[in-house]
Amino acid sequence: MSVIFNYGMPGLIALLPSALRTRLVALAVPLRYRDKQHIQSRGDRTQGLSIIQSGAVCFGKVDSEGRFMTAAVFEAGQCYGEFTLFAGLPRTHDGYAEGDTVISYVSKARFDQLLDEEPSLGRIYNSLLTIRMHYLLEWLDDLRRYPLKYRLGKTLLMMQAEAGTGRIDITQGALGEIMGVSRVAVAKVLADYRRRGFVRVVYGGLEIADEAALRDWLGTFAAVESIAPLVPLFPALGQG
Amino acid sequence: MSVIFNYGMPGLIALLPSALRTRLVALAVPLRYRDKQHIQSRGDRTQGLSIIQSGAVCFGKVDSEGRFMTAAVFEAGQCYGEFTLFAGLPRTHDGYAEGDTVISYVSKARFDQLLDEEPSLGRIYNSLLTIRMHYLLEWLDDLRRYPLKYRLGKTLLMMQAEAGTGRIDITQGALGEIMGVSRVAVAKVLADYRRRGFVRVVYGGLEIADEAALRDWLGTFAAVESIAPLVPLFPALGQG
DNA sequence: CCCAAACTGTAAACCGGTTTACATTCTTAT
DNA sequence: ATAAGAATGTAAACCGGTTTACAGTTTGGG
Repeated sequence: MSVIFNYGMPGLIALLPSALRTRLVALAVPLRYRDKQHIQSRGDRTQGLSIIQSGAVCFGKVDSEGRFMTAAVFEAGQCYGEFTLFAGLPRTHDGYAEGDTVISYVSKARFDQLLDEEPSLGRIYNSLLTIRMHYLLEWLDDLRRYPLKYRLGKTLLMMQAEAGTGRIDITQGALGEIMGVSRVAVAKVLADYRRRGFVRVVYGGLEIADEAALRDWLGTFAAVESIAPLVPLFPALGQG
Repeated sequence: MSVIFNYGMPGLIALLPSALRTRLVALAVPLRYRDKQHIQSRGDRTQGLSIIQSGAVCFGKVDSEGRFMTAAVFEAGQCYGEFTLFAGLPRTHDGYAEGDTVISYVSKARFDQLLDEEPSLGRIYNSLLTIRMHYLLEWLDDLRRYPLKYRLGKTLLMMQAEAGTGRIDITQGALGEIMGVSRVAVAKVLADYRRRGFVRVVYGGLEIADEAALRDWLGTFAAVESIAPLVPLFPALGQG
């Protein structure tokens, strides 16, 4: 049930015109993290913008029983830290690297200065935040309305579109974490998909065996409009 | 399960310095709607900013069975239409007036011009969108983690804080719609609260009988930090 | 004043997820 | 080659919600 901020959703990198991107990155310090390395804690007071150059960052919180619950995964091209930049909040989530990860970090002071010099940066941020809000609301709506056997199929189609290849390398446990459900629930749905001939499950991943059939079947739950990458939904954001 | 964009969350009106507020409202056309009157449809192409002066607007979508599902309720002081302003999207939700409602409507052309003349407006919008995102994520987190008997209590406390008085005038059906659950589920929780002495249920509403006890009991589920109005959470946004 | 409409209370059957448990299969390191 | 670890498959008991149903209560309009 965590939001994956990717799958065709444009990130800051994609939205910035290249000149501005160059200036912004020039202000940044590169930070390197190894897989699973801790990046930030809920409550931290560091203020600044982080841009993910490679790898991914997993955000979440520890619940009262001490278990980590994923809220969102941000992949390369996405940025985070707006809460500290625009609302003066402390970090609201714990974050760790998902795979070896490189981050460009821009301090709040430097970011604010660039924001003064380049009003277009503010505009772009308005767009970015709006897009995220839209994406979040769509995803939330799916969550309310549709059962796992719809949401998982939709997610798999998006993953495949993102990956390009037919093979999706992810364990059922990780899938469960992303969808916010247990491994068992994922396995049940995949068993059903397997019987229907939609997927082939292999050790440590799966393949979409019949994409068209899966897409059709998902269509019986809901219009599958938004399974396509999201970019075409944002006509205002042609190039970046 | 719909988001109520209020309960101490600052809206555009609260964030704008008064001079800018005056300028913005001067650009607006007032629109009046009666209770339950239709305001917009998903897919509409009108672009502009709407500021709720009084009343409230309920947003949602019709699902495949034709039932309306509420996604969010915006109250006086809040604005909407950012998706059309910043991302060029058509309206993503149906909207209708909840109570007699007056809206200040600013066309995209006029808004864009003001945005050019007043860079601070863009900054304020960055803050506003950030706050909303934060609020949404918090709320989503509650939704994942905690059962209705926690969420409903928290919502009632917020409603009471907002209303000021002890009496909360809302039917159980409407409560269910807000919480995104059935009326029966609400009634079950309220029956339990009644037995525990937290609330008194009356026709068409309820009263918090023992706020301290309710708050304590909710504290056994989770730290109740965010039940207080949200404004103090945003130190960067002192005055507006 | 009374009836219709709106609202509340509660029960029963159901459903989609959870947790726990355990057997099985696949991979990798030694 | 094999043992250990990781991942999958599946079943059972459980739980928090849903839907449906119906009876009882309150309110407001004619």
